[in-house]
Amino acid sequence: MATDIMQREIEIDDYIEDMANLFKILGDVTRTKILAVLEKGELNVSNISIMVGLNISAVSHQLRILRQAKLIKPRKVGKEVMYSLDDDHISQIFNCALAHVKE
Amino acid sequence: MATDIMQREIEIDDYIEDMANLFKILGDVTRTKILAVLEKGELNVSNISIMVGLNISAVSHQLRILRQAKLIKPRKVGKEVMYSLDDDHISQIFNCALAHVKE
DNA sequence: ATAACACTTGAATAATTGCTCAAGTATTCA
DNA sequence: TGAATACTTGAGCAATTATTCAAGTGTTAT
Repeated sequence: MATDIMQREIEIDDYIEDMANLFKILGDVTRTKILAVLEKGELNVSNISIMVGLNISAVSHQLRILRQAKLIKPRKVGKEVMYSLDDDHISQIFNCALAHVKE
Repeated sequence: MATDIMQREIEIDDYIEDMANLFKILGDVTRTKILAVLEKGELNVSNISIMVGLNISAVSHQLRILRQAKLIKPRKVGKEVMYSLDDDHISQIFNCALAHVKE
């Protein structure tokens, strides 16, 4: 229906800045790698570091950004910090993006 | 186990960089605004400029980036250049992102 | 031909950002 | 308590990037 389309346009206008901010966070290879890896399961920082091929400090900095964006959530287990996805939309967004880049 | 972790890395590595690049392009307010207005229909550069509130030069620079990413396509009509979306996935990605930022 | 219009392009600049290094906190274990 | 492990944080640096300005191209009208 036409009203649905109009409603959606208004919503996009309202949230355009938030959307751009989300994309900006996703628009870094390190962060995208981290999310892709966490999509498959919870991981501690050391293992994330191994997976993305960067030292723990660099990874920790990026984890903070992802945490603040509410895309991942930490869980303390002893000395370790286990990270996992905090948002179900990430998988969907990844699928859409994948469909585009794969063509 | 460590071997499982390594196996995952190989899987995601194929498209992760392209995906991050796409997100990087979407991760700018000016470019996101341009795409949002083009989603509603074809527009020339002057009107895009008015819609996003930036001078024509700045907009033209961003249009080039979107063009190179194959997200928009130009159509010459006399002196004007009409731009429109060149990718159906954009709307889908916008919807996914919208769902996230609305919460 | 010349002027006006609609862009595009290149250079310069200011701001942002991702990484490294060094130092810090927190938890476990000897 | 002290050492070791796991991670966080802040400062600094190099690289990237968005915008502006000035000059350029191409098209239309006079």
